[in-house]
Amino acid sequence: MHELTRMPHTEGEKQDFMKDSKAPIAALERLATYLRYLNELNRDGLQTISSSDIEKATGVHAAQFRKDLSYFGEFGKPGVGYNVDELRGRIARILKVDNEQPVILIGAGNLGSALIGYTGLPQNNFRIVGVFDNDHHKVGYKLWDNEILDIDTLKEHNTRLCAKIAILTVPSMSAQVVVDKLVDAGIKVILNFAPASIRVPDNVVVRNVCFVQELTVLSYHITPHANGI
Amino acid sequence: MHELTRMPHTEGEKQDFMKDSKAPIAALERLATYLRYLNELNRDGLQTISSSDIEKATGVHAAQFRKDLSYFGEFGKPGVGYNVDELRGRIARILKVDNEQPVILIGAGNLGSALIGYTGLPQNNFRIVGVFDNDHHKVGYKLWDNEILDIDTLKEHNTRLCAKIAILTVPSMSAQVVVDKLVDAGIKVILNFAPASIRVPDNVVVRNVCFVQELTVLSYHITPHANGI
DNA sequence: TAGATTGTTAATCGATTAACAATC
DNA sequence: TAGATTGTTAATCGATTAACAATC
Repeated sequence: MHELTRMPHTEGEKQDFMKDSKAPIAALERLATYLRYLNELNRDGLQTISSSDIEKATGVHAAQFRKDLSYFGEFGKPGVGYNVDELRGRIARILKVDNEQPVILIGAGNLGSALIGYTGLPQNNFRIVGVFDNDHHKVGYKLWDNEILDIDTLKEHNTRLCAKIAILTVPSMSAQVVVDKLVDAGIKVILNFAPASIRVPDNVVVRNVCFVQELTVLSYHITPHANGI
Repeated sequence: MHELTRMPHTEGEKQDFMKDSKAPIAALERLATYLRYLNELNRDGLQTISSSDIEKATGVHAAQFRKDLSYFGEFGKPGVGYNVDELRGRIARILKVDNEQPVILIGAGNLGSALIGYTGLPQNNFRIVGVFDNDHHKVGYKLWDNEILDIDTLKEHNTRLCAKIAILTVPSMSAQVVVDKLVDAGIKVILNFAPASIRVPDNVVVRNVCFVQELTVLSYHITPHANGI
């Protein structure tokens, strides 16, 4: 039962070309942060970068950066630093975003529609290759460029689409039913926007995004009588 | 410079009615989880609940649950458990979601529009009281029930609205400019959907939601040759 | 060579889990 | 009273930071 963002839901998969000794989830999140920064940086044509440059740019401690990389091998030259292009490429490869990843989206509501139209996804090698819904009133219509397909044709379609990643933007009530269908169709990881705990087999990974929870944690941080507008 | 979801960006505020001894952010996230469960539970008219019941329902270790509560006082009766209503009320009060919280949203694009229409917000005491944009083509139009207002009238409007919470759904490029205006208008906490690092004063708290980062971490977890569709 | 910066080991810090006396 | 369950202290675990030998 892999669950909740911060829970230790790592798998034990091995990669021949890397050490991959149980990097913590927090390290992976930071790798994604480094990658985003390196992608921005690329335009400037900078050649090398040091761990303390990374610290300045991202706020992550230089030692932390080097430690995070160390889970996956050696990346830099002592006394010199890291080659920007190489580093970017290798981090992308570790995170498997070096090639385009097919993604399916389930739930063609407001949020689903917004995500389909979000340009940040294709810009980062995530391509939405299929949109599904269980509402027969929606099936057949187009959302942006995607025809909305019947959720019950998911397994069939995915033999062709080969998506391993699913984005789930259905109401909480239907979440578990849909998840079971996703798993059955060969989906390996799920980004869940429904504020519901969903159960999946051990070889499937879930990350939950919950707007209300984010706002609630923020709400806590409002100072008691901060009325000085 | 309070930043990034997992960084220690807690303030040192004190509450007269509670201990408030530096609860970790992770504990606050779990409190929000408990609250969600307790809200669901309420309908069943259950009177008391034990920490091990919580463990069964949420997956959070019973000792962890008790520890999380202990940051804020005593909540249960030894040998008996916790009164559901009381527990719900007190957690809601700690997280300041016991009363309706006014929220403003900046950026009336696809995502902003989806969030405005999301029923989960009002259901959890977050009320969107103002929608702003810097695109003059959008200003004046209505989004759901909200007239889109000019971002430059934000400070003026917020003397009336008194929102402390802002949701930021503008493009990355404009994020920092808008954030400065938010801070100037008295906003204390920001839920940032732009994939950009934003700088705020020490008394303002930011949480970042980044879809691409979530997908990237998931992408990592795809097993190398998991082709068994 | 001298200066810089890596990768890694050790030290520190913080968070989670276990254990148990207190108490309903 | 006996059984159950709390709140808290102590033990464990894991992650972050510091330090430094290796090396470019």
